[in-house]
This record gives sequence, structure tokens and C-alpha cells, in this order.
Amino acid sequence: MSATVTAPFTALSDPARRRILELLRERERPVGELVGHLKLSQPGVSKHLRVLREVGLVRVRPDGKRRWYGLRAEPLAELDAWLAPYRELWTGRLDALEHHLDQEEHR
Amino acid sequence: MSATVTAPFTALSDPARRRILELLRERERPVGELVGHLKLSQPGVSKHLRVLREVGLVRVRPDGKRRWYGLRAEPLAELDAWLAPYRELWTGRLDALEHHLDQEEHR
DNA sequence: GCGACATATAACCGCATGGTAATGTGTTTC
DNA sequence: GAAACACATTACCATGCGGTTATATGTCGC
Repeated sequence: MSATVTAPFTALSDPARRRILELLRERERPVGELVGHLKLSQPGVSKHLRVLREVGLVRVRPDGKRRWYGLRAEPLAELDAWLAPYRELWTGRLDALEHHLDQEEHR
Repeated sequence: MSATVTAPFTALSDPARRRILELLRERERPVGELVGHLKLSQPGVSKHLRVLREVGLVRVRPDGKRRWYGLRAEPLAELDAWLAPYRELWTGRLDALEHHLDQEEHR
């Protein structure tokens, strides 16, 4: 684990891809259903799905002519881990990083 | 607040920019010092700093000929907020989202 | 005011990205 | 096995990005 966090950040920088993840957060969906929600052509959606697959943010489960896409949380967990050391900057804990809070209050 | 999360995701998708944030997490630094850590030309670093400034991830404090860059946590907090609804997918809490866990255990 | 210093901006380049229309591939149905 | 369906891939285009070198801008010391 913990390959690099570049890929997930890049993948999530596109609004359409974030929208797809949002839709898959509710439940698995076939491609056509995603297309119906996305103001994008079917190939456009397939292209985004390929990106999401390649960074491991979604998984596919073929079922006849349908391909059901589902969410994979692992890369998101890596982003969360990346964020961790920064989190104390805004969680009001003033241990060991007070100088940053100082900076904030002068802006 | 809560503009859009696209900008911070895009900004963080570059390793050099993440490295800069990492350096600024310790303390404020002038540009030259960042250049010294970054295998990049000075203009290259300045370009990345501009991007970080525009998305609000850093702030500048001019002091004579130096310009001291510091971290701003707000956009990171927005990312954290964006991640929130997904977080329960990997935190072992099996409330209301068991179907996702089901999916996970079949892979 | 002038040269040195610190940084920003401009101009340029190669490559990746996101979108589309067209086409290919696998599956179902009759 | 042929047509219809669901989806992926290809080919193409315009735009943006990250890098560099060259140059502009502002500040300090004398």
C-alpha cells in the first residue's frame, strides 16, 4: 500500500469523476445509468471510468451485457492518511503548532 | 466558503506542490529556501507558488527582498470535509453501509 | 543612482487531458 | 446467425500544464 498519492489526487481533480464517485457511494451502477446523470457522452463516461479503475477508485463487476461499477475506498483512505499531519492545523488543537495558529490570526 | 473542491485537488495533484506544502508545514520559508529543496528552477518554483496562492493553500509575507511563504489550511479543511461522507467506508463502522463492506470482502 | 540580490513574469515547448464522433467487441434474443 | 443492446476503444481536436531560459520588477547596500 501507500504507493503514491498523486494518482488519486489527479483522478479527483475532475468534477465529473467526483460526481461518479458520489453516485457510486449510494450503490453499484451500470455505465448507462451513470451516463444518464452526467451530461457527457457515453464514451466520455467510459473514459472517466477507465481513469477511476486505473487508480483503483472503482471496481467492475460484469453481468451479461451490463458492467456494474462500484466504489473502492482504499485510495481515499490514502488521501485521508496524507491529510492527517495537516489536520491538526484546523482542528483547534494548539499543541506544538501554535505558530501556525499565530499566522492565521494575523490575516 | 466551500467554493469548489476542484482547485485544491488540482493543486495537490502535483508532487512538487505537495512537497512545498510539506516544507511549509514545518515553518514559513522564503522562495530561495524552497528552491534549494526542490530540484526545480527558481521560476519553476515561483510558478507552483502562484498556483498554491491562487487556491489559497499558501500566503505570502513580503519582508525586504525576501517573500516568506506560509501554509494556509482552509482548502485542506475543505478537502477533509469532502472526504467525510466516504470516510465511514474504511473506518470499520458497519452502520448503514454494509453493502459496501460486502463488496470489499468479495474482491 | 548602481550593482547585486530575491523573486516574479513572459515567452516558448512538448506532452497530457477532456471532449467528441466513429467504430469495435461481447452478450442477448429471436 | 443477425439485429439490437451495452459498453470500450480509437482517432481526432483544442486547451492546459509543467518545465525551461530570458527578462522584468522591486529592494538593499554603498
